[in-house]
Amino acid sequence: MARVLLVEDDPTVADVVGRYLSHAGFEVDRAGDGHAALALAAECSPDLVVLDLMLPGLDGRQVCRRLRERSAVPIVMLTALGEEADRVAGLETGADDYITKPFSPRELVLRVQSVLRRTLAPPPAGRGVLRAGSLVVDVAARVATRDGESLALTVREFDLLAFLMAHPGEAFSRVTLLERVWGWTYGDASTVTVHIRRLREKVEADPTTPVLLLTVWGIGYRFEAGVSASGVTASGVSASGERS
Amino acid sequence: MARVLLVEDDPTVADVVGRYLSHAGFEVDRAGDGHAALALAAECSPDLVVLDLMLPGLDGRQVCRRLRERSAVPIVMLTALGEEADRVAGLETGADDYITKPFSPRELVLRVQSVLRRTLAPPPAGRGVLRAGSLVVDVAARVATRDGESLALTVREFDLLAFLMAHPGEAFSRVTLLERVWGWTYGDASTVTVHIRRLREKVEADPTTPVLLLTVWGIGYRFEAGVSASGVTASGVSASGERS
DNA sequence: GGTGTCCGTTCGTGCTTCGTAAGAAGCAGG
DNA sequence: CCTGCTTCTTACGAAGCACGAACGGACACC
Repeated sequence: MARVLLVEDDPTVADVVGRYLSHAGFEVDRAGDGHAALALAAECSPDLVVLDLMLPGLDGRQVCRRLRERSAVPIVMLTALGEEADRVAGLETGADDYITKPFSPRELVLRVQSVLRRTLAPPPAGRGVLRAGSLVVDVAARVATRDGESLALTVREFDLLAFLMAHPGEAFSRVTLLERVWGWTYGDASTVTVHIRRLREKVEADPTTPVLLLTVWGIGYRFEAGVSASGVTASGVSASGERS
Repeated sequence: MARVLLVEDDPTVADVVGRYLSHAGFEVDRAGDGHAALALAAECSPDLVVLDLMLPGLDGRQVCRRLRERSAVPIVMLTALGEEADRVAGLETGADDYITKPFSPRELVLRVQSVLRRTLAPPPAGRGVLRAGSLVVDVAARVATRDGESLALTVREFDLLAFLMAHPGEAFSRVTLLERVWGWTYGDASTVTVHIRRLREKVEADPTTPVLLLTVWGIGYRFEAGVSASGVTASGVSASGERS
């Protein structure tokens, strides 16, 4: 599983936290001061760093900055006080989250997992808002609306739609979709066909003559890139402003 | 690099975020309220706007709408709470992404970069698009158009055309085409002949006197690399040898 | 335990596409 | 002009493909 570098000078705290993290399934490396932390980070390239702000020698903030100079590894900072000033300072130097002492080890583990989920999971694809005409898909919130009304899409339907909209105009074979949306490398491709059908039923104005989810004969499916992909094209907006 | 307009009334937040964005290589303009934002946007035409939803004077939502009326500039919205109402409102007014407070500045930078990547480099860019005169073939989308109108090509026809257009001017024997397009090492070469004919029917202006898919006698076929960019019509084509 | 939703599969239907065959037309050389 | 070869054209049967409808299992919620 993931590898965590724990930077903490107090042996007692380090011990407790280290045990908790190990128990949660992380591989834990430990460093007692800033220099050791930088050296270890360079050596084992951890997936996340838990960093005490108060350190002997190199200050935690400096360590944070130095780490940032050469990698984007997520950092969770341990601060002594819960003051806004400290928090801003911590975030400014590049921390992804912080937790104030005294803290429960359990909470720290939760934060670590949360940060990892945030930084590891999202990158591949899908964040932000996808649009096509009056169809709006919020990938993060998992909400799809058309003309302001929310659509009741199931999990698979949503993923399929989001994926296709994230690659507008590109044609994908059923097998490819099965692989990229379902995460399968085997399985029956007709599954995709059926889901496309169900999706059209909900998304298309006239499901029998689709204009968004198009069939590419002999290949698979493609999301309409055509008009008004991103941004608002002339036709729809006007209304309110109307000064002429 | 890209120019970002940051609209935020809280000076502390604006300061931190602004510094992060600068550090990430963006040129940052700042506005403290809605009116200033609109004025600045008109003046420096930013590549992206980071917009706080909660603003003194002109509300962020109104700013968003006003921006949208005159440009398609990407907008990342900062919302106070993860409230459903706020989100939906933001989405409906045309934001491209949103992020809820409290947020880590790093995450904001990532979002900004992600949105820019999405909106600045839209699909038909680096993707394989083949052109010859008014004939455009988008390999990824598997769409072929002539004079803007899409051509209904079948799988084989498309593959054949794409292959020939990818090697303009080069002549291929039927057997070679059978091998490279069909993936066959055996089989009847007349298959190719028929498909060329069908393709001409759809692609050539006058199928009886082809100008794109040319026959090379005794060899096979070749795609015309030639000129004829704009309206250079046939009239005098007369090929090379004008000897009677 | 019952109910409803979601999901993956299967089957039948109608249409599209493909490859081949066979005759007509075109080109080159003697 | 004739001959042999190549290319064009047309037509047709078979296979492939997309679609729609319906079924049974899995799961979560009540």
